[in-house]
Amino acid sequence: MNIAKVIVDIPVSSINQTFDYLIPEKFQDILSIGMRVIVPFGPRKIMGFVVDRTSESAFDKLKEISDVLDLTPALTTELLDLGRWVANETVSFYITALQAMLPQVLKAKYKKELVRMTDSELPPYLEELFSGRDVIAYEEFEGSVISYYQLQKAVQDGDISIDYLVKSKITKKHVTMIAPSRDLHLLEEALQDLSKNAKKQKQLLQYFLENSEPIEKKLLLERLQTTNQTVKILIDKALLKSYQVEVYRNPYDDDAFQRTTELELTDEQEIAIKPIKENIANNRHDVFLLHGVTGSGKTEIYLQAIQDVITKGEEAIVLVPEISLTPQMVNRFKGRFGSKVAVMHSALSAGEKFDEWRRIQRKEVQVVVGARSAIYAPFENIGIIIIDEEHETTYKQEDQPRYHARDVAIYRGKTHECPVILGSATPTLESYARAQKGVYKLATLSKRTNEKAMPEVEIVDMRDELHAGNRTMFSRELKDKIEHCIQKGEQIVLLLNRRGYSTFVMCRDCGHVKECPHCDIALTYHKNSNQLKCHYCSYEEPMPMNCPECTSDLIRYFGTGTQRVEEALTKLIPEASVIRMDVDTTRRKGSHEKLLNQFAEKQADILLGTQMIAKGLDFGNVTLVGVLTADSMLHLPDFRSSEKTFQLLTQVSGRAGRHELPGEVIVQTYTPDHYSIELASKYNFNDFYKKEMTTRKTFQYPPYVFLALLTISHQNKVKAVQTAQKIVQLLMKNIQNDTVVLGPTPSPILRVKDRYRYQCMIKYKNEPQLRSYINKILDLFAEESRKEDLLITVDMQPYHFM
DNA sequence: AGCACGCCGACT
DNA sequence: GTCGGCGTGCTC
Repeated sequence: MNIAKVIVDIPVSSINQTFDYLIPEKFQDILSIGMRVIVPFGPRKIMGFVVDRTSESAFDKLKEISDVLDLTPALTTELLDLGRWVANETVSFYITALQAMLPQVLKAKYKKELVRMTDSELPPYLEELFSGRDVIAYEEFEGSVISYYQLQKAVQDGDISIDYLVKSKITKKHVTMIAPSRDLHLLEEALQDLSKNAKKQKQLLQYFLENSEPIEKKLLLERLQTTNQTVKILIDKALLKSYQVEVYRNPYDDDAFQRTTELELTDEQEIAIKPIKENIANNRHDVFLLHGVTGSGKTEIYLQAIQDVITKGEEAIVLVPEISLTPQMVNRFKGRFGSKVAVMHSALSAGEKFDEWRRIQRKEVQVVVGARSAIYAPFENIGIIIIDEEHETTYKQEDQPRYHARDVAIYRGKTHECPVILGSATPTLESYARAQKGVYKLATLSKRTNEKAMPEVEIVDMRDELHAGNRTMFSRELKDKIEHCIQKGEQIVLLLNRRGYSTFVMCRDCGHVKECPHCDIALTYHKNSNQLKCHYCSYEEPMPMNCPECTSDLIRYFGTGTQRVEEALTKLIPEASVIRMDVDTTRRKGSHEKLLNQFAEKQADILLGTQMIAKGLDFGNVTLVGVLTADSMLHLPDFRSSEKTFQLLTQVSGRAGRHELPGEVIVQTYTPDHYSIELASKYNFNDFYKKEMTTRKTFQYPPYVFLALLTISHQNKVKAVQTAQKIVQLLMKNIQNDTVVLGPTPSPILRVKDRYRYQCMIKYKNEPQLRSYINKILDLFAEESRKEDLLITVDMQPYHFM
């Protein structure tokens, strides 16, 4: 078994295979499957994953593995298999699927260096470049006047060599510890000998005589109100010693969470949890769809099921949409399970993520609560997987590998023979349909645990407002209610469903709209920087003073961004204090929590924000929720737009009147008769489901069919269309007769980053060979893709069609 | 991906 | 003769 099969860190179709390497004698005993290694690849060195060990290879001249990067495998064999499945399922490269499972810091960084190999005189230009050093960064050469040809010659002569390095990004955090370095009686002697002036030294020695345990230096200095200087004197006297220990960056202070105990379950909850507990007890795998209205106590079910799993000595994965949005969620898990919980989400620094990952890998925790990628937590005895807010689209990764965490969860649930729980107040039609068919087990929680009714929802027809001469974006109704609320000292949440709208810039004279020069999309105005930005590429330009077309100075920004709404709101109701939450005000780390805390401490009357405020917030003093434009995403080119509208309205309505005070919801819309708005206002999921299912059936959309989306992009529009056409024809030849291939159609935003995009949609019911057809097509166009910069991307079960 | 190799054409 | 610019093929 002296040969390793390695998957190499290059995401290209021609390299999407294993490469064989000899295992040098010194690594024979330590190298195991799942470890990261450095291997020579052509002239360079790159990182790879060992996926197998064998004793034979079809190749005769094998190179040796240069180095091993891990002491314990970064990936378990289960995760290696899972990666293969994900890669196949999503039509991605194996290496891409594997990389997605690991924290960023485990990815390799590559560096080139020039090394001087001779002591004899080099040509003067090279002497100048090295200027006395033996090794320099390759970039220094690139920035110099020396030609590549000149370098090449020096390399050929053996005077200089180019070194290819693989650098690890891992950084471990260390703290300095201070401890007594001698017997305590020696410290006591020293204490006697100290001069009277040495008060601080005395204090320090006394401290260690009372507490002989090592202590973190920072803490010691703080506690004794002294400085590094004093400590250093005692270290120099060899009475104390200092040393470094590695610590985990724990982003959460486990002691700060108030411990909770199990709550008594309602009858409904008891009925729901029973089959889940049976699953756990019998090592069975079922998928449960937990359909429970907001406040019906889904989380308590999760917690008690997890408790069973922990008691059994197994582990739990809990996915939540984007955890930084719900600190309350972290509180609940940390409150129940304390330091047994690791938290994984995007707001953590790379180092913090790595440390949390290692705590999981070393089995120092039994529960992980995290966003999408936490589904790859390196546990080995998973006893339950929970996906909260199952309908959230953030569970679908939007770059490769384009996996859906729900699918991965179910696959892992099968391998670990454990239950998977999908929880939501507004399940996706896909999941609910499966529950109806009995593929998933349905559990319904129809009552709130506090027996409170859901808040009353009132729909306001904005057309009537317009006819009555109200041209603001606040109906008279909403204005009155807001004022009333403020008078009573209660709080308000206002949701601006901004998607589809943004603050674009238009000339009032000639109607010219500023667009991105690289994309077919209007630029967005950002007030704080006074810049115009493109949301698709990173293009930016200052806000012009005059129209570039007609030079008129009547160029203004339009649209209903949160900034505009805030301005209008404070003009309309001057006494209102507003906290605005959107991408601009929450970009900085921790600013999200800060704003929410301010609102919780009643520093403002109104919380105004986009989608991000619809989820999981729980403020007792909020009695009014206003949705400013309920229909803004109803008209997007997306077959899920009704479903998304229904989900959003239901979620946001649940933010009002969560505790003692009763709540109210006002929904402003131009299409009050639309079923998703009407049925959301009545919390009628079942009718919405039925209605929406008929639409999906008529137009043949999921869950009646599966979808695959191929996007073809090229700088040349004609080239993109023609290739798309060819691909459609090729697909048509291979598919079964109830499969439909649509297109090519221009992507909703035709041009992005100077590339034209055409797409082709496949709707299929049963097409077991589809992935292999697609792969064949990709192979067929592989040459062209490389030579002519043609790009074909595949998205199985897409969520975004842009 | 990214590197070497080879062919070509420009410039000295 | 010297040098840079692509197109092409290959990586265990």
